[in-house]
Amino acid sequence: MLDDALREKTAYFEQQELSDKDGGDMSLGDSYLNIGPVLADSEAMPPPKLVRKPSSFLGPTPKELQMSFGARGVKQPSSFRSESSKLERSATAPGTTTTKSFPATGLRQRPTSSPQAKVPERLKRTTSLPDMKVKNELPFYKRVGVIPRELKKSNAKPADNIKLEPEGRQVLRDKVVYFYPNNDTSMPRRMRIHKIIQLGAAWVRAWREDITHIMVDESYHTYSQVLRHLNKAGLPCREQRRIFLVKFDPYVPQCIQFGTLLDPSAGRFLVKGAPISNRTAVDTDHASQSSESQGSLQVKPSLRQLTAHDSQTHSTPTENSPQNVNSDPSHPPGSSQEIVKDSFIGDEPNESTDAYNDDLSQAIQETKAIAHLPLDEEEEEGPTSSIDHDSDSGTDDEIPEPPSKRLKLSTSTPAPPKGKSKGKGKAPSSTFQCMNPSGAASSANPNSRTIEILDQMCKYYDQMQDQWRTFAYRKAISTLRKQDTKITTAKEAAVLPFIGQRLADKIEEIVLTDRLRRLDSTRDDPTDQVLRLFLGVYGAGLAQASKWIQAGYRTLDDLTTKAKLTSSQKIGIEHYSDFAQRIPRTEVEAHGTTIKSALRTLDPTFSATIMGSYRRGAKDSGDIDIIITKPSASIAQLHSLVFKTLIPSLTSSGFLKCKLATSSRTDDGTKWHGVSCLPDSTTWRRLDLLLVPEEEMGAALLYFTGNDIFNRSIRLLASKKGMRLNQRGLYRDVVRGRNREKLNEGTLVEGRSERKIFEILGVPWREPGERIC
DNA sequence: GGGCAGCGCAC
DNA sequence: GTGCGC
DNA sequence: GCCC
Repeated sequence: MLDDALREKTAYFEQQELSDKDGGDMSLGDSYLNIGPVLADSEAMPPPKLVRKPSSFLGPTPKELQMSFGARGVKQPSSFRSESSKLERSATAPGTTTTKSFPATGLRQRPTSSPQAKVPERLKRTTSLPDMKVKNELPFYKRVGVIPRELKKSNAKPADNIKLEPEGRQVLRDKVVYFYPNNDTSMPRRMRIHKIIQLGAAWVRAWREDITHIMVDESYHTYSQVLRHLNKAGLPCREQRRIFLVKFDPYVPQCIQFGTLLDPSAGRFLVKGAPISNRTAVDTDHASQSSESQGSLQVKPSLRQLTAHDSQTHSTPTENSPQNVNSDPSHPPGSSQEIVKDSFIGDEPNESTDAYNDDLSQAIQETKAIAHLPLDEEEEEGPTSSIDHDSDSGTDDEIPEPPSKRLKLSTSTPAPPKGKSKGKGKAPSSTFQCMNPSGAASSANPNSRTIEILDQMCKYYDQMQDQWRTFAYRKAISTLRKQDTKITTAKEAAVLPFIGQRLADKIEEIVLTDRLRRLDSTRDDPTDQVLRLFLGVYGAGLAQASKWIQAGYRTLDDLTTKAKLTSSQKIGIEHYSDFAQRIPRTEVEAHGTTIKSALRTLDPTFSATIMGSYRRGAKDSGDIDIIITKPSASIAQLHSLVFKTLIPSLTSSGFLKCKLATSSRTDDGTKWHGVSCLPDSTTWRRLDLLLVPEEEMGAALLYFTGNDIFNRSIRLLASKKGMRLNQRGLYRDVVRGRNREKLNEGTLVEGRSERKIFEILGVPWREPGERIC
């Protein structure tokens, strides 16, 4: 930020005895999917074939829609559902009534882009019933093989009641599998053994001639190791029978994924050092000789994914920006402003800080308990936030903060976030080792793969605007990040906080198969894709998107030409791709500078502060939030200047493009939501201006700094203490009715100082960069 | 089965 | 009052 | 999704 602004603000804070820091927004929904491919797909989407009953769609409320989301899956006790879940899934999206017609009519089709995909696949599979045979005769794995121990403890008894997959999904039916190493002492391997049994195979302990597959469970095992172990010179390969040596992963996971027995001789399944098969290594299911008819479906491994697109943030060079009135455009994320304020804060006697340390820790516990905040002083692993690109809902990638700085030293945490951005790679840890002084010990999180996949689920639900599930996943992921051992079983997972049975099952599935079918299934679902496409339109939510689908619209063009749109939605569609892109930090800054410059010429005593993820040090943001304030100014004054002068001025200059929602009332209108665009750019950005009177600055800073998880938890804490916290202040003596509706406003306790709000709530101070939960 | 924060604007 | 975004 |  600019020196001037800085000075101004510093003075302001000092004058007002504010000890706050700037904050950021909590952009909840600023990360939408990458729409590139979606758009493409949508173009290719076939005309609506949904059989719909017009009368039936009475317009479920979002709540109902979400409930329907919830309904799916609840009834899926098995951790291994696939096709069926798919059906349910697609059913959820738009009006529930239409859903049934989907599978029944068989009208659902893939986009023409993948003609080879056979439609009937899932339909077919859904018809397969859980195998009843088991009851009548000894299951194959007991007849032929050895029964592994149960998954519970290390010395559990034999698992004589393994629930097999429905026959139709037993892709390893009648196979005889030998593992290398071939015991069930290690839990992961025991799970794999269970898995192949569920898939219809048997596990044998000793070598025998009818073995069909040898599976190694680690990719570092080599062909020669296995031969040595078997004491053989080569794998037997008679005319009719051949023993296949494969890596369990990815062989079995992929067989599951494609619902068929894949060719084990395909290169990707081969064990290191194994001779390349002379047969063509096609990855189809030709190898399947099994009696069942699964061979029919050969699904093409079309792993197209929505996420592929990758918004390449085309950043607009800062230099180009008009302003520059300000001096240091290049200040580090930490922002000098913060530093200054920190020093101000630092003046507080340490004792006071220490004094409330006990209370703080108390509060931490409490807050944690209530809100699952990773308030852990010790090792909240920083920001880990970036499991992979694209942050989750709204929380933009934050630049982490060394864990070393604990809240306790509320004194002054040096300017935090280093401008260093974490690579978008998958292994988040690598980037942040610096944060773990412990060095070597701090290797990658053992659960990183699990987290990665759960995070994808989380993003999916975010796109679906299923806020509660998104919330739950984020909490669970947070928990998982704290584990220093790998969670491999559902049982293990279920005891952890915020991980229930259903997530635990998913975790086990991930560990076992390295994927979540639930995720795979949804990716290719055309209805899901359209739904997500529409949900990406600014101003459209679940209800609207579902109505559009219900009306038969499938592309953005459909909406433009046929649908009745609100003004926001029109803009949202026109600039769909703009709004879907992340805004590079430098550009956020440029927008902020433009505002500040204009403001300064109008009245130098006004100040503008960029909030949101920017304030938390994020390398890019979903939108731009700016708080405008002025010492001793009333809302009316703020409103007058901003709405009558600033906005018209910036609009005529071409910087502001349009408004989406603005306060109407002249007296206490406090917000302007619209769109801005730098002069040399064509990418429109979401810009929010917030007018805040000084007496509410603390609460506003807190609120708009986020992140959202942090906000929710601290609000929850407030309400638990009989108080109420919103962006205007902290109130006490709030009386609520039986339905929690508040019966009175309560009494204002504090609004001016962010820090005091923390204190009153008994929450240890956290710098903006530390409010990443 | 309800809560998971609570608010203001557009329609 | 509902839908939506913050 | 989880928790109470």
